[in-house]
Amino acid sequence: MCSVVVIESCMITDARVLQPEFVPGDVKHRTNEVSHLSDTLRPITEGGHAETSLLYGPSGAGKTCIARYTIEELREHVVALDHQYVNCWEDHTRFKTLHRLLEGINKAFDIHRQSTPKDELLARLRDYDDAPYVVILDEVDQLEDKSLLYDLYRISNLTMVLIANRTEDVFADLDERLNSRLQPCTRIKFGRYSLDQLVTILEDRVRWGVEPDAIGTEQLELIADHAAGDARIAIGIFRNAARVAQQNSHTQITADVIEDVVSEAKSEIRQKTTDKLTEHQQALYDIITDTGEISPGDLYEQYCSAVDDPKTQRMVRNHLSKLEQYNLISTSGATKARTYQPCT
DNA sequence: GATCCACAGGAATCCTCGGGGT
DNA sequence: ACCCCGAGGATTCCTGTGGATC
Repeated sequence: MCSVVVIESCMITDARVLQPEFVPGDVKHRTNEVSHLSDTLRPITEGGHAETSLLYGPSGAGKTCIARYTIEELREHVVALDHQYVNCWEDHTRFKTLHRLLEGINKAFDIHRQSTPKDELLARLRDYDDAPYVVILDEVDQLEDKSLLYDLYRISNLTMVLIANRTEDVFADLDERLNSRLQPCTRIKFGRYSLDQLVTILEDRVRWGVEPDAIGTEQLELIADHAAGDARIAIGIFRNAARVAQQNSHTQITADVIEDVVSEAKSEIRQKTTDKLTEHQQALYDIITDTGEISPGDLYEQYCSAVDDPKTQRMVRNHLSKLEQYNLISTSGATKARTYQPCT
């Protein structure tokens, strides 16, 4: 019954393991970071209050994964512990973030955007004291109204785990009182993974996700090399390579297949970001990537002819600063000498 | 060095949308 | 059916900045 063809077409044994959001049962190379974060959160297990922690570092360095992993671990020690993950890019307004946080404790069922008074959401969160509540605020620098952090900070049984690429992005536009509260928080730095570290991370995914001999160390090193320290890219390349190999009924993931999917995998990850852009942000991004480098004046001119209903220059500047925050574009020079370039 | 000018970004205000109350 | 309200996007107005020009 199980012919050779069937076996070959089943190279991938568990596709979930190949997804970027998969949280492994055991983490590699981040034991210091994990224990630092667990130490910070430990008071919760003793009925106390844990201080805010901030995980920062480049994308694909394992921040989100470690935060989720550590909280899962913590849950094994605390019988009653609520937790919630919020991506502040997707839920960037005060309302949406609060709503998501209430969802995490099943208190959001009857909330409607208009009818619910302004502070009702926060009040509900404040009133909740059933169990310690740990919340991960990912991409916290994208939060529009940072004063929400102050409000959350003052809720005694709520513990924040903040995640951002750079600490400056978090603290830059905080007011004095928030700064003095959050500055002393526990900061845990995440560096890029080394090539060897990426290989062992991939080895785990190989073990759990594909047939044992589907890929060799040499090929994993090739993937790691292309990923340049970014685990998300490494896993993306691996996933695409496994998929292509399986589609072509190959028993192994070869170097050729890997080379073929590298750019596709990288643009897939970028695509995930650009998918979140509005029509106007997208138009601006396209112009900047097409030209390679462009002055503000030329950019606005091209933008106006590219879209049907161009927004004002002021609005375009808002969009551009968003694109910069998203690491899609970069700027150089000041005032008249300014130019916009795509990020590499 | 004075002046000009393109530009950035803060603040106030306007506009629109969607849902609830009467 | 109508009005009202709040949120968030968009616009307008404005000030500050730094390169360019003479």
